[in-house]
Amino acid sequence: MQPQFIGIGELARRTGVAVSALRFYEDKGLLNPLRTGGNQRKYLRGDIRRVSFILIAQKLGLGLAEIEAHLAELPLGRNPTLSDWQKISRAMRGAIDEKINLLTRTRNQLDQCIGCGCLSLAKCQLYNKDDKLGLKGPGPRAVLD
Amino acid sequence: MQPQFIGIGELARRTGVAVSALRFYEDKGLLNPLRTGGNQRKYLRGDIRRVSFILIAQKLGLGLAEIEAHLAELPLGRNPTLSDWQKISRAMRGAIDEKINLLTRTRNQLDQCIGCGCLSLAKCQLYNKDDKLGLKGPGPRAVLD
DNA sequence: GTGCAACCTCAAGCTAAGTTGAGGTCAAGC
DNA sequence: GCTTGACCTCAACTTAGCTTGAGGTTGCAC
Repeated sequence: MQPQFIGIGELARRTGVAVSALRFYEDKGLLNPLRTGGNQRKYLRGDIRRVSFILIAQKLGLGLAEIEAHLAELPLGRNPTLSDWQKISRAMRGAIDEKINLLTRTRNQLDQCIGCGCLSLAKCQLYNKDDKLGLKGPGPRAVLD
Repeated sequence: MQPQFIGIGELARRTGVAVSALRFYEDKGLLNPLRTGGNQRKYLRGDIRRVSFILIAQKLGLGLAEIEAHLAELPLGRNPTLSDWQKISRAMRGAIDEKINLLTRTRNQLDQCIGCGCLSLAKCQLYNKDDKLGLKGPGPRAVLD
């Protein structure tokens, strides 16, 4: 049972991610395909799952750098097992929970603001430190840091 | 009781937003200060609230263009009243609710994935169309469109 | 009347996450 | 052995949301 490699085109088709994006991910250290004698990328079938993880994590608002940090925890020598993936997925569940909590808190505060109509920097809870929404995700610099 | 104008520096101090950012918002049509004879910007005190709104809406993941659309609903002639602001805030509450719902759905799906360890494009619900997380907010192009 | 901070404009730069294009190579079928 | 499509690299462009810098003006205090 050989490794079963796939080319970049097939990985793109299987994941729905553009070829250019796959190369970009490699640049960023998220993927590490082997090369053939003719310098063409050869991916392991497990890389499909890796790309899947990238997509999910992005949907949760993680930047590629953070995602890379998560992926770096996968074993280097052997293929990641089911339980490796589960560990990492559970970490993400924590991230979602946190995000939901922050949004819920913000909603409550907004409700208060709607009540008093304030939207005032002096009084409004929405501006107080403790609620820095972790919504930044990918994208430009911080706003309320 | 005159209008009580403030300069860009004071608006920056009062809102915590950089002077350069305030000028940038003006470029984008989010602010419309008057000018003195010497061409310096003069803001109405109500603009503090306007900037506050921008900050909150950004935290909720809205892009400047969307925010501008909301702000455009404020009355042009008169100063916005408390109820103007309430109307607009309530719209935002809807946006938060939606975001929380999407995250909650995603969490449930992730739970299933953790259960089966799949993370597989073929089987995983996380890839199905209906869950496109509206998390994009400000930032680069879409991922799973 | 001069000095200084705060203001002005306009152009260029930055980051994230990619895409697009030019110009060239590889591999497989006929 | 040649054509075709998939692949390669590298540089430049894109959008959002700003910041930084150069070079010049305003306005207030002394």
